[in-house]
Amino acid sequence: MVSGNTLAEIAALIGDVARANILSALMDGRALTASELAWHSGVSPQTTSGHLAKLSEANLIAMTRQGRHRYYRLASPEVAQAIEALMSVASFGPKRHRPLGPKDEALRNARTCYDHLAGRLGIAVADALTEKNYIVLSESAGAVTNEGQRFLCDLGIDLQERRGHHRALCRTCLDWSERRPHLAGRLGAALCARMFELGWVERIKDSRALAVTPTGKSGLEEFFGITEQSS
Amino acid sequence: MVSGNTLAEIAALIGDVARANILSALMDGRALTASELAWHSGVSPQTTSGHLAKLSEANLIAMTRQGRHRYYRLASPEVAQAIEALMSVASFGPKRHRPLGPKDEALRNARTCYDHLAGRLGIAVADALTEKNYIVLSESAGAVTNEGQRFLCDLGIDLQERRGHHRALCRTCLDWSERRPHLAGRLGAALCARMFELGWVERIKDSRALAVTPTGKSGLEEFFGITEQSS
DNA sequence: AGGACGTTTCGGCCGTCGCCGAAGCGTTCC
DNA sequence: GGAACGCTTCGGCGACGGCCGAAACGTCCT
Repeated sequence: MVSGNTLAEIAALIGDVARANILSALMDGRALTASELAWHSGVSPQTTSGHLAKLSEANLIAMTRQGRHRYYRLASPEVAQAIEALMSVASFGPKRHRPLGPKDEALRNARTCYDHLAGRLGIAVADALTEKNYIVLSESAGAVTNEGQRFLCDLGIDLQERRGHHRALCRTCLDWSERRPHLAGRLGAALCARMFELGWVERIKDSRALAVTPTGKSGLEEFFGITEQSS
Repeated sequence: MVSGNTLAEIAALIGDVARANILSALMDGRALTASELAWHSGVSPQTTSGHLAKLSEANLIAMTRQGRHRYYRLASPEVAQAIEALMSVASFGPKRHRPLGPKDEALRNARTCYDHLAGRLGIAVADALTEKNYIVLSESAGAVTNEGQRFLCDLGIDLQERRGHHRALCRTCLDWSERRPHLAGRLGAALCARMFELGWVERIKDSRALAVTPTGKSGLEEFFGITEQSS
């Protein structure tokens, strides 16, 4: 046992169906209790507990106690990024697509990816900001323009760096369903958080999928010029 | 059962020590024969063959026959990115560092990451280009300036898009040893390739590590203002 | 043709790990 | 205090999958 965490060890942790389900469930950035995760994982609470212990041990997830509950969340944006990258690879392949039900359709339409927007909505937002010259996505990268700063400020978005945590302002993240980059980084997180605050989007029960509210619809049209991105 | 299935499958493939060794060996972007990979993987040729079949089946690697040899390579930059992201997560952790030998030190100094430069050299190049305003890395993203275009042209670097393959011009990639972004994308690949052409860097035997040649030393100083980045 | 070499296929062994039932520990509520 | 609840630990079962030896297939060389 020379090295602490090796590539194979980390990948093996993600490479179990139950644990992959757990991590997928945590990909929306929220913290969930052990029981909720047991539900998502598809195995018994005892087994889930074992999985959670292993994931914690390897620092893929972090835990905070709260009364008799234990809340688990992804340990860092890096973990989310690795999982997203794997999902991206996973959805390649010449495999036949499984028939996609309404749930899948909702996911493709709009969802959270760790702490930012993804799916068609995420893409539309990135496109709109680019279109209006608020951000410049030089290929898969991004910077916020001065007009962009103002616009975001008008929207009530604060891009101040959080304590210590050096986190990129504007990253892009390859969308596994759309195969195009959407906005991540502090900007992506702030946009997503603000849309929740404004009541533009709501979580769909038991899912990473999002629903755009009527308020959201008009807001997206007014501020972003996004009319309709649903299927 | 949403996307968890395939996520777990892919991760499980990477999550075996022998296969992880194979993929790591291929991370330098070259194509290797089955026997060479057997050597890297640490298991017998028969077993390696089985692993290679599984990796091919899942489209993580691709194969081309050449005489009685079969050359395997990573199937796509996306695969490389996913592995790099996993490595990044893997090297986190509060675990004690293993004592790093001279080989490890060489890797940290300069190496290839799929098809571009990484390690201290990769970081130094990214820093130098930023310093001289040839590229703008707005946080973790990047664009090439007009002066940059000229500079790269002078160096003999052609950034024309390859056939069909939409690939980002200037991506960044988190360096697992330095914890800072280095240049990836077409730009990173072109820079790396050109340095090989010019004889600035050479591969160290049986390793992803690179050695900077005397020519390279003066070239790096003249064109990039990089004096010494070795330990 | 024969032999060396690179690679794959087959068969069987064995360890690892995921799984659940039962039980234990800590917290909350009545 | 006692009961319900949330979560974890323990023990034992079962199976999936990685491993190698032996052998087959294809290619190249002389």
